[in-house]
Amino acid sequence: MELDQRSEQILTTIIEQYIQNAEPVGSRNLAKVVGVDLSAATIRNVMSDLTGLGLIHQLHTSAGRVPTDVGYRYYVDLIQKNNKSHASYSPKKFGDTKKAKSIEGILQTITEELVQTTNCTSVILSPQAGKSQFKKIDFIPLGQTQVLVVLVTQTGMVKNRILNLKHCPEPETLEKMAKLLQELFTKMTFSQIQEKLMGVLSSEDTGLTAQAIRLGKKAFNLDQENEDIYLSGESKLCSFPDFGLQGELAGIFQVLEEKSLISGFLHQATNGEGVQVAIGHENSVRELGHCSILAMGYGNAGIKLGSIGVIGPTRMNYPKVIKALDYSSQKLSFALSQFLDEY
Amino acid sequence: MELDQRSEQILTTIIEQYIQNAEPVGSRNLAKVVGVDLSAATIRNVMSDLTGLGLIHQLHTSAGRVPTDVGYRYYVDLIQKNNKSHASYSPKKFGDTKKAKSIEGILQTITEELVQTTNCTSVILSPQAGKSQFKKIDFIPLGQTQVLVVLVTQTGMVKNRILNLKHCPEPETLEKMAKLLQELFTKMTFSQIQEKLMGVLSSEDTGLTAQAIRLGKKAFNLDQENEDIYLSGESKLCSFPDFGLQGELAGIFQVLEEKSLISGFLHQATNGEGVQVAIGHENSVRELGHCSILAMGYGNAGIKLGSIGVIGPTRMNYPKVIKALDYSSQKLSFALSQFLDEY
DNA sequence: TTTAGCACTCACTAAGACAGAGTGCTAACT
DNA sequence: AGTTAGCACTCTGTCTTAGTGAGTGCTAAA
Repeated sequence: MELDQRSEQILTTIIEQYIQNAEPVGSRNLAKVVGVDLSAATIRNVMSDLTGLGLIHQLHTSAGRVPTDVGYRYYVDLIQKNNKSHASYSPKKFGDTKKAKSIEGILQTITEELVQTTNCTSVILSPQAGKSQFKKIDFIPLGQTQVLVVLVTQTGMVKNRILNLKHCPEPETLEKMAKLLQELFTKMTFSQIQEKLMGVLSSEDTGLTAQAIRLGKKAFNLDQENEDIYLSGESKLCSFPDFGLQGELAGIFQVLEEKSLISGFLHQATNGEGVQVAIGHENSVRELGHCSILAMGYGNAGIKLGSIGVIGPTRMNYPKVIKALDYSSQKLSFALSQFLDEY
Repeated sequence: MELDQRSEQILTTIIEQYIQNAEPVGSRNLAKVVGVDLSAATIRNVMSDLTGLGLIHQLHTSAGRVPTDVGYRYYVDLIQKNNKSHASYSPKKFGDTKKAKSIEGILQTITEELVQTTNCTSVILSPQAGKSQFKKIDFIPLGQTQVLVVLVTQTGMVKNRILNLKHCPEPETLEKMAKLLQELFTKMTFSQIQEKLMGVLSSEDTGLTAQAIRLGKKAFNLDQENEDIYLSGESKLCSFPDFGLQGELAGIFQVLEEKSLISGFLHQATNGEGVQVAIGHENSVRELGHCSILAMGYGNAGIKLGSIGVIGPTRMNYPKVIKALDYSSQKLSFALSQFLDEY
């Protein structure tokens, strides 16, 4: 859909006014806004056209116009088209990200910052183990039948899991096996490792290598199920008048608790280019019909590790949020790479 | 404060009616409730007394009565007095808690269950490392200047932290140091270990023991700051009509995000006996003026590890919640001990 | 001590009137 | 042909008024 420049300007002005005041905007008020030098009557004509195109609609005959999801979509596409001159922030701007002691700390700081600047709830898909590179494995015997597996990624994430075995090998054997797996898989991603391990048939061979591979199969089997999705700034969602009615908020929170429902979008954002946006009913979940989710991947140059996003009412300040997300994503990527460099 | 039996019955009936219907209860309706065989007029007299005592109050001259925080307090104390015949659940009732793979899994399952039965938000202070017993330490060298410390507690919790050193000792040295610390501290709680380590002066001695102790000081220094408090079922809070007005919900969520504000209460519950209750403005935080928090400690016979609680509107079903908490706490304690036994 | 009766208070609701904002249409203007 | 001014119309929100119902407190009788 293509609009002439004037219609486009009026549409964006309507949207921006509505975002600001949360009230339907009428032709007369619109005429008063600086930058719109047309009479109310002319504006009415244009508005009528826009309504016909489904970009805005009115609640009652004598009410002002409100943007539809389609309208927002047009608006956001416009922003992103004009925004192509992608701003790359110089590391200096990020301040001292060095202090961070852990990945979790970095994630938390950055999401809190994002919440603060966007005034929305923020969400993060934390670095996906599957996508990150293997750095180190270690086995710690805990008893007769249990071994603690410690996996470290190149990005400094540590994963623990306890394995139940029929019989726990000797410490020396464990150490040898760890070394073996280490040499075999260094710098590969966990997904690659899993694939490779799947390929090897499980023999009954009792040789050290065979034994190591059998153990490796268990150890590297990261459960995809419970993905690490964290929310922060939930309180922000409560402040918007947009979700006033009858437990709509409750529905939204239910969806957010059931994290699997937004995980799809976050994964898509991880792999996609730039900021991904889902507006209102574009969301696959009905409960989020009045929400928009924006997310953007982060990670080192080549490998995208996860994504960071923002959830708020459809009536949110898109330009601001998109900028903030872009910034946060770059900052996060930088902080992670710096964290990595220290190794 | 002591009430005669009739006043007490009327008070509890008022409270129970109010909890059920969320509407002020008047004398006439109260007279109709089964179990109250008095005329409305008599009830009015009693209500007048109760109002005088500050146990109930009325919003307007011609409105029914609503319990005050003091009234709820009386009610809850009564419940807990009658409840002294503390129910101990037989392990069989808990079903198969064996399947759980991790402590986190156990916590999550049980809190979700608690959310479901109480219809409130639930909160958990996860097993406090400081209070649990040390089982195993291991050092994994990550590079020239970094060592990953892995700490395992008797309860099966695993803690990781990365230490930055001027120079990372040789793997063999690290192993020896781990063995040394292991022997020194096995079965002590982390708090005890920290205390003990504090007592030892840091000498410049380059002997293995001295070196191990220096490393130990860093390794065992669990940061108390970021305590592990997890919420679940936040959506439940959104459904109550009790927090209708102007961002009260937002305030509550802000408090819950700033977990430190409820941590005090949870610690108190950890150490206290039975279910601890904070009603309405008894809470130290103003934002929770219309909320009640209930919590109860859990842990092995001797050692209390943490606490599990429930947050909801002041107008909540106390008897039900108290029972549910008692049950959940016992179930959790059992599941944890079982998890531990497997070692 | 309990109860019935009565007068009074006050919130909530419905109905009507009115103001305000907004629209669409038509005719005049550039 | 595009733009603007004017006008009639629609509809919501608010204000007022009146009426209803629930609830109370007080008094007097049982």
